[in-house]
Amino acid sequence: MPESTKEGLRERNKRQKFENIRRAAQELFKEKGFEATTTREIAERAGIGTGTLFLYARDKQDLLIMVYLESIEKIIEESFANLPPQKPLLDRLVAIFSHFLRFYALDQETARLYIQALTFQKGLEGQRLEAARQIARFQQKLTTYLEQARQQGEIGPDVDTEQASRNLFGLYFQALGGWLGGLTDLETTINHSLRNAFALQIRGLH
Amino acid sequence: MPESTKEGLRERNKRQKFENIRRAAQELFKEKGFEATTTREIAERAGIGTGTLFLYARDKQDLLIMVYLESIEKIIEESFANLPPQKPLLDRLVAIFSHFLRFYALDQETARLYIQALTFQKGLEGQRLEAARQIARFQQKLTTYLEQARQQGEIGPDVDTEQASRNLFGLYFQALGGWLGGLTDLETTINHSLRNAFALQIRGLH
DNA sequence: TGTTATAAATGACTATAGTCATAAATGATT
DNA sequence: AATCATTTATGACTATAGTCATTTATAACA
Repeated sequence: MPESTKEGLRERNKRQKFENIRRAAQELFKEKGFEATTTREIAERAGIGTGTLFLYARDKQDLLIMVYLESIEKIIEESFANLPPQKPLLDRLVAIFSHFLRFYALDQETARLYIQALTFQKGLEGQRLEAARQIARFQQKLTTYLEQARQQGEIGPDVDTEQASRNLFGLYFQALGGWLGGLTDLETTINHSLRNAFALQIRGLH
Repeated sequence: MPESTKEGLRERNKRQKFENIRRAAQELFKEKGFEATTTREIAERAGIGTGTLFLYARDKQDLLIMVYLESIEKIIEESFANLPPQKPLLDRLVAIFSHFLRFYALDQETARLYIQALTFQKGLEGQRLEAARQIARFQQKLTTYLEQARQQGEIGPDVDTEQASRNLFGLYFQALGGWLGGLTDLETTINHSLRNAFALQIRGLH
């Protein structure tokens, strides 16, 4: 009957279990790596049965996405902070995206598996849906940022900033892929793969 | 001693087995789909033991790449043929890449798994290496094509055509991902996702 | 409070990819 | 032809992700 405790015990329990699972997964992935960790270990550390785990995560990859969601949220915030307004747009765009690369570099191998878990997947359910929304929010922020840059005359008045945001993200993803595949080191990825791609997008082909 | 029969029986046998495996995999993936097909079935149809299969393919995904290699090779050839020279560069670029999308559309679900098998992978061994080389060849062809376009004055004289080729491929891949994820239908992908992305790359942001 | 309905938890079970010690086939050498 | 060395083939085996019929906990209601 009371408003505050509506759906109390079950909801509370579910939230707690979810957080236990998330923490257990996070710890174990850090300790042993994603592939060496079994779903049983995660269930055990979370204090639940093996079957229960899959009520909270669709599959093992979903657990990885669950773990990354929080960190990525922070990176998104940070990536738009402290940008040098006096520097050219190109530098600022590279700076924005380099936050992600530097974060992924803390554990490149797990990052690879995380990106794999996100891309070219069948459905958008569970944690994958959350992650997709997160990316959409980032792209929205980037669009807004480009809009500002347009006010400064750095971008042409008839440019579709939403499309520009998408293009930049696509080019970033390509650079990311090259780096995760081991083709380039981190600094080369940022200062060449990413920068040259962005530079050409800004410049155009004409 | 004779030159022609050097490394005869073993090499011949290996080639034959490889081709048996490739055909068996191709047939079964078509008949039942990739996921529903077990590696045992493939081995059985190829007339070899289960362990032998993995001497020829690193893993199940490798078998899928093996199957696609041939078809993709054809698409690469076709994609540069019969391009309308009088139409704008944008149209011709869209035409080139649309060949791949239309080919993948013959079996979208398997195509998704194929692209997944190619991207963000650990090592570049076995069939994956072949596929990577194939993509590199395509990008080389695209670079050459852009070089021609530059002769026609459609591309600025100081544009790095190799970088342009990379960028276009990155943008194509993004459109491909959106389509494989079920976000857009085929025609929208070609005429909007891909076209708008390319248009903005050509135009630039200034 | 006792009864019923619904939601959540469980772990034995299934399915299958990939490994590996052993065996067979081929080639080289005498 | 006989022996040895190297390459290739094999299928029993292992490991683990995800399912599902059954049980347990919570909520709703009389």
